[in-house]
Amino acid sequence: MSRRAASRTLLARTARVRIDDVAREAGVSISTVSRVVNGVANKVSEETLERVRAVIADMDYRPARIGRALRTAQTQLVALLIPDTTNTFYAAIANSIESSMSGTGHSMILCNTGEDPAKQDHYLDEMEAHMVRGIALLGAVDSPGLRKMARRNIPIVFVNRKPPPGIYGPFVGIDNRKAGSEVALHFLQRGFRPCAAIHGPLTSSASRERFEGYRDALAEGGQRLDPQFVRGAELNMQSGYDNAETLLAGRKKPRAIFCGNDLIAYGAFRRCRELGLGVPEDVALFGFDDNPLNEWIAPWLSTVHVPYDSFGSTVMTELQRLWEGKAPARRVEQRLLPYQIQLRSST
Amino acid sequence: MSRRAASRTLLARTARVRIDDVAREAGVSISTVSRVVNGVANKVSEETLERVRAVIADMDYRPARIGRALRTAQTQLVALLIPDTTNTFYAAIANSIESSMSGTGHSMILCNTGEDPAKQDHYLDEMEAHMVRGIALLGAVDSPGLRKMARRNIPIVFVNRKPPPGIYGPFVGIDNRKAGSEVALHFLQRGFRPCAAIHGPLTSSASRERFEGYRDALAEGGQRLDPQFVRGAELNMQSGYDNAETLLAGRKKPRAIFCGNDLIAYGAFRRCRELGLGVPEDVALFGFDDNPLNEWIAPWLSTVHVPYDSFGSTVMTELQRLWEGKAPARRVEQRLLPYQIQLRSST
DNA sequence: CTGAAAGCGCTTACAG
DNA sequence: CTGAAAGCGCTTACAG
Repeated sequence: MSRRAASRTLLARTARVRIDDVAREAGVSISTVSRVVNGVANKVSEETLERVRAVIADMDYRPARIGRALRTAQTQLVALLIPDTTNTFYAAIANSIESSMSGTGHSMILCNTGEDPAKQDHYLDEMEAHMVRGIALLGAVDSPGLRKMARRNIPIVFVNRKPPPGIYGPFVGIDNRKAGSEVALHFLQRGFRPCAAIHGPLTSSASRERFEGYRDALAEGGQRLDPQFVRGAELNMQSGYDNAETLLAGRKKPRAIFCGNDLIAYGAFRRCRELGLGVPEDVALFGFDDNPLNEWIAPWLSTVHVPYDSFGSTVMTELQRLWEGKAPARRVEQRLLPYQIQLRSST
Repeated sequence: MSRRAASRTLLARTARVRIDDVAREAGVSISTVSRVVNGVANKVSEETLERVRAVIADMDYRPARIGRALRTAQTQLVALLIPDTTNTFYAAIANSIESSMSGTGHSMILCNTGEDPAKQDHYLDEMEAHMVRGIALLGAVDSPGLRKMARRNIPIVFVNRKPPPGIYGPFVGIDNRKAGSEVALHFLQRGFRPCAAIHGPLTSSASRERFEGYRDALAEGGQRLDPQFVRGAELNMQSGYDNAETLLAGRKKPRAIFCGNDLIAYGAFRRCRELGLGVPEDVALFGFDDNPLNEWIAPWLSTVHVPYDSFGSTVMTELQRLWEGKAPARRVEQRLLPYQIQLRSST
């Protein structure tokens, strides 16, 4: 037993076991240990293989990824930038990505951008410094750092929201425009009039396309949106509440409201209740995303179900493609996942 | 201009700028560049300092953390293990920790344990391989790997749930026992009888202490809990629903139900509604955590407000203490944060 | 089949 | 004030 190994037995808290500890203990070179660890086993004799494996198990050796990373210029880290962890819909996407990732030996660094370009840039810088192998950018906002990043070698997959104009990379999400139009068709079919919209920030492709699809389909169905019935909100409940308040303050009230996401719909719902307006008798509400909590906490909300659970595997597939150099350089390749119109009692 | 620098101008996608690129460009050694980067500036002349800084800015150099980490045996990574990201309460804690952390130059690796000891162990192993500087363990479960980890050098802070018996480390959370007893006092004061409980897994210190505090205070107030009115649930809505179903199936129904967390209360609430039972007229419900969504989505739920927003700074303080070697080795040092009893219409 | 050696991107005593 | 050199924990051509 080496001195190091001996001291491990004595000390309460032990130093990290390194590759040369294993090598010494097994009586081989570190090259051989490395080969065993990395499964280049056909280059190692059966006998040696077993002995080294035994020592590895015995000493509970776990190769420091950092050493390998430095040598191979390749970490096993993937960053997920997310606008708001407390939005359960985003959290569910994060969940899905994390579980797809852990299966491939990667670990996820989580960064909260809060929809703030400066924070997004800060984290993009940080992630570059950490030499992450790839970035999943959920809810990208336009920023100088993002444009700079596009010129570097770090693969980025855009999730739920397309890259800003002039930036290229695979996109994983749904056909928001089409989904928006289906909400309009539903309203038309029900004969709701006049219709209104509380949409999300139009700088977000998801919010913009949802709204445009809705607006255009409504117009095609013979109902042009009254500008006073169109409001832009942030993607949270407070903003939904505030904008519903304005929308419902006048004498002429909308009969149905398209909401940019479920959180906005929750806020609008609350305001309706406060005003004594029945949903859907007086005002119909339609959400977007199908927040996983809906089933329990808003089982009344008609919404567009975005398949958050299947985002993870698609994001990983796209990252793999980028790593293998298979993705086209200057295109936004779209991986559109199927959504579902979820009709419940709010319409 | 060096060849490398020249080629950077030409290529669309550029290789990483390294310390020796900067050194060459600035006409100094890499030692000097390192000193400038690390602010050992009093050892560098004003003139050199400025020149190097200019080159760094110009080349947009960001030191690879991995190089520094290998040399100093110190990464800037902290792992957060979390039972369930889609529980908004946990997500809010993650949020708080992440934002406290990013201020100190650390990045957070997020791992989903799903309350599964095997997954927890898998991630503990991974995090050791990543040489994380510390671990925040939200909702620890007992596991062989956790016990092994306790013998190593990686600082662990236990969040919301205390370490299993025999494992030591700082704990950040609330006084769950006291909070549980306050729920009982409230029920007693309202004259609710008989009282019931749907508690979380008793292997979790938080769940256990909440329940025991409630049970004991109830007994002290002259009301011993009827065993048939005590049910153990998982910390989610489905389980809350299922257990409420059982609890409310018999002829003799509880007048008030203590729920191990808000999710359980949501599930119980739904079952009450389905049975046509009024809350609180027929059944009173009390939750735990005060999920950030409550204000919007369950404004009726009386609950214990756990100050999730202030977890982050306390967790970071404890990690700092561990890094500075100030924490006692074999004690569970408790950092108890103030909670608040949030009375709303469900009681 | 195996080992000695170079090198990944940094930091930091040491010498000047 | 500055630089040459060693070394952090690995991998991998190269030589034997």
